[in-house]
Amino acid sequence: MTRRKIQIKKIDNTTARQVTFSKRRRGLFKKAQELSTLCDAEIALVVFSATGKLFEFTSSSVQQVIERHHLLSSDFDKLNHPSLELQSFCMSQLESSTSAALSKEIAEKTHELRKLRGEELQELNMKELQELEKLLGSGLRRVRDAKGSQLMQENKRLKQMENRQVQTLELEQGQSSEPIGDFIHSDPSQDHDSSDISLKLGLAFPSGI
Amino acid sequence: MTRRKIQIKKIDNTTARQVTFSKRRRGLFKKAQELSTLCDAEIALVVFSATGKLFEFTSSSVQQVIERHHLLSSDFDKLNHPSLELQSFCMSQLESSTSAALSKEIAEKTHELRKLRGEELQELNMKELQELEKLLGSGLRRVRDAKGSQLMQENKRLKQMENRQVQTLELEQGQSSEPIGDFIHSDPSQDHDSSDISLKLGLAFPSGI
DNA sequence: ACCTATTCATAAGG
DNA sequence: TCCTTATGAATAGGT
Repeated sequence: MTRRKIQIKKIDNTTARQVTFSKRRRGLFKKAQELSTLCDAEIALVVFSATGKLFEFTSSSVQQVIERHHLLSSDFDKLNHPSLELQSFCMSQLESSTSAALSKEIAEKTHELRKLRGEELQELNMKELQELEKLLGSGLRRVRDAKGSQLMQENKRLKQMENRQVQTLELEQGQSSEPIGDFIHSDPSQDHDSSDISLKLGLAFPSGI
Repeated sequence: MTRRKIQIKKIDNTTARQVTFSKRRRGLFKKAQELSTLCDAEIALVVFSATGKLFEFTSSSVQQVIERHHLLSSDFDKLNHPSLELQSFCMSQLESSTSAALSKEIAEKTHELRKLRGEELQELNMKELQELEKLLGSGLRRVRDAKGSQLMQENKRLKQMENRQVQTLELEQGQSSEPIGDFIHSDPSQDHDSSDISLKLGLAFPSGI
């Protein structure tokens, strides 16, 4: 047996090529299926063999869109439209419906963003305002936590540097010093100092109530 | 390390799912490329991530595959086959070409929303976190202002009603009363009291520092 | 179609 | 994202 690595180039032997096509096609479709399931991805895969045979895979969500469209286009089948016209109709229908769906999603997300930025509040009732306030509050908390984490890291790094400097001084001067305490509350770097207490308090007290 | 077999079902952990998506997507595209080269197959592969990001691979030019498929699908029509294949192919073509720009916009807006919700903060530096904090803070202030306005209106309405009741009483009983003071700071409705001071203070002091 | 040595892909962890 | 490494999966070549 000679089972070894192969070069990725067209397989000359027809039989071997067909065998490899069968094996690898199955492998590819299995991988596509796994990816769509594991990661909740939408996948469409179309394969034509060298002999012109068609194989395809579409994840369920894509399949749903296709089936919906199939219902729409069935009327045109009944009317015996030439296939090319049907195809262009399919294309334009799909194009417009797909674009419409995507546009709708964009509009929704844009609206959501505007609400989060406080730009379309007049249309919300008190309950919705409460929800929005909660969402913004928790987002703000996460951002501040993230800032805290970054400051901690920076602090840790500076502390290590300071320790190294102290050690160097000790070596140079033959002196010893007390251990350096945790100086997390000092801020040796001035390039991100707008997270001071006054800003936080400023944000903490709303002007309206 | 535990490197073992996994179940093929949706990965719950978001980070793990994204990592797996990246790895397996690359693997899938590599396999598709290899199959097309080794076996002279024509392949179209379109993948949408859960966050709406688009990835695609086509072995030959998209147009070549389309033309080939048009030829085949006319055979399908002659045989009265439902052309699901055509539709799926239309779909993937459309999603990959026509709607790419829209999808990109959706991906961007989705990302922005995730940031505002505090779900993708690890990729931001301190300056960006500051910006985000400012944005969220001003959004929160606007929401609270809006709540205040609504309370004000409600208060005004209740005050008028109270005045009418007093007038009615005066008519009925022939008595007069002192003018009612502005009671904006009382809260006649108890169904929206979550913006009290303790919550504001809780939000004001980040846990990370 | 099956077999199995070998290569490849990838899960978990840094 | 990239790297590492142990493991499971895919598959080339042969029957």
